[in-house]
Amino acid sequence: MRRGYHHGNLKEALIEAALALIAEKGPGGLTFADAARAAGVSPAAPYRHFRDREALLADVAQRGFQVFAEALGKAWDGGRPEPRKALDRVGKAYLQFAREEPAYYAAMFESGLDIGSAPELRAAADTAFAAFRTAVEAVVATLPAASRPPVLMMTLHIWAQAHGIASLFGRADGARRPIPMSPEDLLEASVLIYLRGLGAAG
Amino acid sequence: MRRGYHHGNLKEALIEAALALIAEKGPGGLTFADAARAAGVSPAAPYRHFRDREALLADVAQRGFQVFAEALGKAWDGGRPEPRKALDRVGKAYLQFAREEPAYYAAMFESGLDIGSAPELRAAADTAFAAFRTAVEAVVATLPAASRPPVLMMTLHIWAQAHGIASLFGRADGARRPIPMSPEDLLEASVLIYLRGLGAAG
DNA sequence: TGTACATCAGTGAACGCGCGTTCACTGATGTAC
DNA sequence: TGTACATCAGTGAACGCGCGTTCACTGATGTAC
Repeated sequence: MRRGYHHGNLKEALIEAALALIAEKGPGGLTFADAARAAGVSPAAPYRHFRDREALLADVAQRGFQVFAEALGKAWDGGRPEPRKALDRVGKAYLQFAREEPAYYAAMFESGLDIGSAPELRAAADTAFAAFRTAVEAVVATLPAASRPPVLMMTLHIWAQAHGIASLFGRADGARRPIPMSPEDLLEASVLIYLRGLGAAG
Repeated sequence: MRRGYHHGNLKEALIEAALALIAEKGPGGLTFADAARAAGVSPAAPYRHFRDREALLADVAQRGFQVFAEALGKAWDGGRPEPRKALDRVGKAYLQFAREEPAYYAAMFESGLDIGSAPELRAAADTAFAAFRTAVEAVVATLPAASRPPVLMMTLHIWAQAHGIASLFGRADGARRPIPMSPEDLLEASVLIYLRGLGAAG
């Protein structure tokens, strides 16, 4: 990787290092010095790429939202074969992301980062939200016209449900509350009941 | 407060100080030295009462669960005048607690604390959960016999929904996502739809 | 009621450590001609 | 194609700081008699 005096790709390497450190010790455990050390570089080097620790964290979070949005979009797959089945996949993708990318997830949702501090960060978060909203919108269209809820409200409901389940029961660390079912099943059942409450058949 | 050489009530004072510090800087920002300073005491003094920073944090969390359980129980008020109305109050109490006691809430759910590390901590958490479960149980009993869900599942659903809404939209800090409705209304609508999905009238 | 003594709860000084940050510097890279 | 030079990206040493932790200590409190 390292090619001589210049690292060549230090910014990337620092983000990678930050991810590993967050996964290990939480967002609070991320230090500039640690990231530099993990990247095999002097403690002053990161300043060439990030203003401070928070800027590094924001970059990680932004990248997380991008990966997240992509995962949700891929799971949605244009709503095939039918919106409700695809929405289930989106829910599973949400939980999977929280479980398999705990560092991204923590940077995005649990780092205390002000989402509005950087425009690119906000844009990335908005894109992820939009992916979710697209899915919900298509599902709403399958509901009886009389009982269609506002798309925004339903999006927030399902997002909050997925986030709540992921936070409380879907993490790998000690903060997880043990329950006698999988987070995936829990979320799927919840969405099923919710949709029935909106007049969905089945 | 302070009476002479001995503080008189240092343990309490340290917990109070910890709450203020967590509210200000998050659970990660809590330091032993800071708490001692805020309590007006030498940096070595806390060691008489807590093994380390984590023990202090666990104490705060435990106390938080007690206050939380009490707030939920009070909101429930035996299910008067009818379970579903009382459940709405419980939901509101949940969100109110998260908003008005962010330090407790953070210590309980966002500090990375292993809930199973101390038996008293787990017991306190279980008591809070039981308060929630009691409410859900009574509401389930009002549902048509044919469509009664498992009480545990429904408890987890509503808890996760409340937690998700509180985490994403109900906090006072910069991490909050702005939405064009109150968290309370969002939660109430969600529970309403969910119950309708379970065959509830109305 | 008074006194001796054990125990308790806090002091304050000290230490090693790692972090954030700065600085003048230097090796590598790219570009103008 | 070669050379001079500007720019860039990293070095390494240094600093001040606050934290966690230990230690012998001491003032206050409680209790036995």
